[in-house]
Amino acid sequence: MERRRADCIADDLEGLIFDGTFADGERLDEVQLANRFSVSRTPVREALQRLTQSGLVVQIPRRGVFVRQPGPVELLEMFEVMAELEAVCARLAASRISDEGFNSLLDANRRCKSVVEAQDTDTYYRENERFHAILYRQSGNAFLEQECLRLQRRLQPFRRVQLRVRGRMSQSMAEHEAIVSAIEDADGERAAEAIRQHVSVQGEKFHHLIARLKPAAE
Amino acid sequence: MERRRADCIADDLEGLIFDGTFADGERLDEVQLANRFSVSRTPVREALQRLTQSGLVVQIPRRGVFVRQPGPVELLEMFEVMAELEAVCARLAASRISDEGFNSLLDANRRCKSVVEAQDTDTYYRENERFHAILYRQSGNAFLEQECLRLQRRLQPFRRVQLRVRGRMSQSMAEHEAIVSAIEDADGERAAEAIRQHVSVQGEKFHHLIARLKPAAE
DNA sequence: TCAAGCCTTTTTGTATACAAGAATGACAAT
DNA sequence: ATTGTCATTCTTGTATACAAAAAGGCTTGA
Repeated sequence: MERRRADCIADDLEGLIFDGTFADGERLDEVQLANRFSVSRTPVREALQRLTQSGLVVQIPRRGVFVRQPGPVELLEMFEVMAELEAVCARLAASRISDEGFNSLLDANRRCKSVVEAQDTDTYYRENERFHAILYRQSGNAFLEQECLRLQRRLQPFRRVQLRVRGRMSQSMAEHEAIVSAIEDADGERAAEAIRQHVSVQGEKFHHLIARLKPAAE
Repeated sequence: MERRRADCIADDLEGLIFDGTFADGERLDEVQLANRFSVSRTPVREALQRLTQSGLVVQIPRRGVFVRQPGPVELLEMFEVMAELEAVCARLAASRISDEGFNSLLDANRRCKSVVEAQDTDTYYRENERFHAILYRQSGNAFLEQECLRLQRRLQPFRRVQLRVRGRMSQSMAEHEAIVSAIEDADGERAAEAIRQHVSVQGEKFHHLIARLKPAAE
């Protein structure tokens, strides 16, 4: 499956918004972007439409598109939905998971463990993502899996930041163990509650998230 | 907020796909559509991109866009996700709903009831939709509300068909009562289970849905 | 008869040109 | 000084033109 320019531009723009090159509320000028990427306005407009659909920018007809970073409230809401979606995955997976599926889950968890010891947050993030992706898959619902991946992708930059908190990685691992154990026992409710705790932003995590958010808000 | 041509075309195309004017797997020709709507290819392409994002069509680079009607499996998966999302709404609403919110829920339910007696499926569908929308709102999570509305919209044509089944409207009303009662008692788990039963496609509902689907599949 | 390669046609993707609405700034009136 | 209006400029939305890739059909060779 080949990629068109518009696709690449959409990805690049996504990155530029995530890393703060374009601040919240900023207008994305079509001709400027066209020059920056050395293309005409057409593929730029297509890329902007994509970002509109994924919620990174908001489009006001005949005004332009503006970067829309989620505020603290919206972010908490998104994390709450992510937690609940993953809880559903865990509950379904607890009864639907196959033996191979459970083995791959164990494997992914082992890889996380080995990374924790190396204190490598970036690699841990990737392996953690894999662990969760397997859970989505094992829900046995491909549509649910897609929705989870979509939201996971959207929350990616914020989750990354959270891992930087001291001791978070080992805590995260402990939570993984609880999830795996519940699924091994085919205890859907316990698995759901475990992953809900793992993903949701409460207590200390709440403060850390808001604190990290502040710089972007100013 | 004004609308551009591309927006109208997207809406029209959505309708044309829902009502079966464009069959599953059919290629949507850009120039044909441009002629049909008396516009150039540009707004047509924008509209098609929108439909791609909402999942009604699939776009294969340098090949074109093709209508993609969900098959039985995907449909069941979508209904399962809808049921779980609404269950989350109900559970959250049970503890977060305000007095005014609960009153509006009661009001929406009363309106449904009066329509059932008139045996008007179309109006019932609209009022039922309102009832559910209030529940989404009362989850206290605006992001969750949006996600629910999005999926509700996507499943709309299939839900409509289900209501046509004899006796379904009164059964639906009984389920509403159970939901309202659980929320009144602030019993989140009971409310979640009640709405899960209400939305999910099982037993008789499963057969009816598949049966209605057949004609479109051939 | 079938397959491979080439050429034509069709269709998508991108660039450019044009139209229409919105923002900006100057000027006049109160 | 402030506000309202008009004109200019800029930006978005749409149309058209062009490029490149894919589809379809033809010929040619076995």
